[in-house]
Formats: sequence, C-alpha cells, structure tokens
Amino acid sequence: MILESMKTYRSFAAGDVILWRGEPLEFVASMVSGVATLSKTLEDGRTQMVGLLLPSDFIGRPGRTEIEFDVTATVDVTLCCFDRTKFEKVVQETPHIAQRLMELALDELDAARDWMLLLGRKTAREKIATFIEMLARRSNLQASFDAPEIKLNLTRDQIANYLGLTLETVSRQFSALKKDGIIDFADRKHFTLKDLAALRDETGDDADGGVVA
Amino acid sequence: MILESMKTYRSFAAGDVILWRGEPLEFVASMVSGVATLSKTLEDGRTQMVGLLLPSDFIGRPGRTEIEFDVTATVDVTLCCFDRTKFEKVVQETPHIAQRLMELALDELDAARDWMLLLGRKTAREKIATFIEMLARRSNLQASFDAPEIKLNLTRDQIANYLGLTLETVSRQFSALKKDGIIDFADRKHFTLKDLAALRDETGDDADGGVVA
DNA sequence: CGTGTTATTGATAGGTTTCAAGTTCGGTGG
DNA sequence: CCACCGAACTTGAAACCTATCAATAACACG
Repeated sequence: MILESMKTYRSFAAGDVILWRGEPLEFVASMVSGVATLSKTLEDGRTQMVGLLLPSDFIGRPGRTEIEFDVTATVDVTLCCFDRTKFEKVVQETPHIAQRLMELALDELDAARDWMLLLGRKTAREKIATFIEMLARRSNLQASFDAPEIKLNLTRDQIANYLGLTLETVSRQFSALKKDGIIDFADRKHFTLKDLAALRDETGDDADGGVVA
Repeated sequence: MILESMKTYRSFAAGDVILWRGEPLEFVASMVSGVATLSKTLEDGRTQMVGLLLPSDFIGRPGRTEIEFDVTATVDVTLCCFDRTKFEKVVQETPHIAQRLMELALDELDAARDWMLLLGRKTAREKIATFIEMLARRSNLQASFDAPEIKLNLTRDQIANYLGLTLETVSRQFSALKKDGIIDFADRKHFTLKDLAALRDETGDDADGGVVA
C-alpha cells in the first residue's frame, strides 16, 4: 500500500476548529499551509496553548483514537490527510516510518520541555523576548537580511495563551521592547527586529544558543 | 543480536547527577528502582523540572547523541543500561521496538502538555492539588485502601522546581490543605489523603477525569 | 546533644492580573 | 470614497498572588 494513493486534501478557514479534544480521530495529517494551534482548557475557561503547527508538521498519532487537546486554525489551513487506520497499517509495514515518527515525537518533546521552562520560570519580558527570538529564527530561513520584517500570525490574546500571560501583559511588553529600541512596529501585525543581541540578552537563556527546539 | 545479552546495571546515590545536559550520550537505560528528575536551568540558576522518572521509565533517545536537560537521582537509583549504538542497531532490526518507543515518546508528550497547562495557568493551590492527586494515583496502584499514606520522595525545593513555585509557597500550600482537612501529615515526608473528592475540586481540571498523563 | 540541613511561618515587596477607559485598525455599507 | 462599526489593541490604576527576605522550628546525623 502506498501513501500517495491515500491522501486527500482538506481546508479550514481561520478560526475553524480542526479537531476537538476527545473526538474520535479519523485521520492523521500533514500541514500543507497555514498555522494551527494545540490548546488545553481548564474548567473555568483558562486556556494554554501547548503547541504550534506550521507547514510540514504532523497531526495525530498512530495507535491513539483520540487526542487530549483542541486543534484550531489561526489562519486558513490546508491539510494533507490520510485515513488513520490505513495509515497505521502502512506504518506497521514500513519500519522506517515508525522511526521517523518517533523522531518527530522526540523533537516535539524537546520543544515542549523548553516551553515548560519558559512557562514555569521566565518573567513576562523573558517570555516575550523568547517568543520573538523564536519567530525571528523561523523567519530568517525565508528572508535573512539584517533587519527582517516579521509577521505576527497570532492575535495578542493567542500570544498570551501561548506564553501563559494575559493579553494586556503581552501588549505592555511589546510596548516596552519598542521603547527600548529592540523592536519596532510597522503595524500591529508586522514588526522589525532592530537589535538581535539585545533581544537574546532578554530571553534569560544561556549566552550560547542553548535552546535548540 | 539480543538485548538481554547487552545489559549492564549501574547504580547512583541520592543526589548524583546521572547525565549532564550536552554530555555525549553513551547509553540508553531503563529505570529499575528509585526516582530521578529531568531539569533545565536558566543562566541565573532558576531551574525547572521537565520530567520525573520512575521505575520502568526509559532514558535516552535513539538517534540523539546528547540530551537537553540534566538527569539527577533524587533517591538511590538503579538503571539497566544498554550501549547506545548497539541499542540503535537492535531498534533498526526490530521494527516493533521503534513503535513501542514512539508510544513511550507520545505518552511523555501528553504528560509534558498537561504540565504546560499546569505551569502556564494554574494557581499555586491548584498546582499542589494536581501534584498530590498525581502521587495518589500512582501510589494507589500499590496500596489501595481508603486513606493511603503517601510518601514524598522529593524535598520542598524539588517540588517547587517541579511546579514552577518557590519552596516557601509549596510549604504554605501544604499547610493550607492540611488546615482545610484535605490531607494530614505524619511527618514531613509522609501524609495521608483524607478527602480525595475535595482534592480533585482544587485541581482546576474538569470534573470528569479529563487529565490522563 | 550539638550542628547543619530542611521546613515552617511572618512581613514586605514586586510583578502580573484584573478592571476600566480609550484608541487604532480593518472591514462594510452608504 | 468616506463614515461608521466592531474587533483588536493600548494604556492606566488598583488588587491580588506569589516571591523575596528574614527569623524560627523541626529534623537527621554524627
């Protein structure tokens, strides 16, 4: 059985929920385009993002019939989907796919653990600096001249849910970094990074690039 | 090649560091006895535990030559070790081991994401309640009569590093739960759970046992 | 029975949240 | 094209929770 023959494409509009927590999981998928978030919610509504999905990231887990978090499209999303049970058969017949999936899971685990350090121990300013540094690292792959313009695909509220803050604190910290000349906003969704070294100093991480994820 | 023929046992005393972050990884291992912690540290010394290893848990990752966190024995630990490169060969020759390891990684990932919710959004009291509930769930497997005595293998400081709190706050929350009649301390390392339902109400999680970890 | 480590408890300070106006922005319809 | 409208964002003031600083108490160990 060949994966190519099993794939279908599905699209979701910005704001759509792709998967609900606890819902039977009928497909696994690969992100083709867009941005999606994984989030968990407490009974009183407090929510925490536990992952960010970008193109090439994988959704779903062979062997699991449901997931423990909601998956939501933050901008328009296109997925390349495979029927879950069929996919599982292919995995069993093709050992190196299991290894590849394990490596993806371990990468996610490393990223999750970096995020645990951020959530548990970093100040608001360090959280924002770390977040921006992460965006810069990813954006640089596409456009790497000295003062790259970076696009925010998330609202302040979504950033707050990612960093374990409130949207007001996120806004205040952006303003503070701007006042300190580290970043500059073109508009609310686009900013430029003016001083990467200073930003790194604000992340709280080791001077050498200790953070990998 | 058979795994049985490759194993060696190694022991570590309470407090010993089993693996340093960044150190070349020469073996993978399975916990035989004891408790070990995974932790990450910021440049100024703030630390955050990112995992807890109990008997049967796995250490190390095929395909990685180093790890991103320190592994420390909190009580005496015995490991069953396998040479990393030899183990990797066995994994490649034995497909279902890769699948099993992937499932372990996914379990850890689920646990990490529950912990992200705790670190990012729960109050000190909710963190402590969640922590105790987790201990109770694990202890119940061994001794399941109505008011089980639970042993704390961690110091207040280690609990604080696990929960993203200070040791003083941990101590205060334990005292508060005792004052409210939810737990009762025999001594500083042993307590009994007097009101599981009340404890669950304090975790902030859904009423149905939504948390799986 | 000291002595050092670990834990408890109190007082204070500080950072983030909460509550509450305003403001900017993007989209829509006149 | 412009005015309006709602959503997203910014900013301020006050409250609250947790951290910090400090002193005391309990325990483990020699």
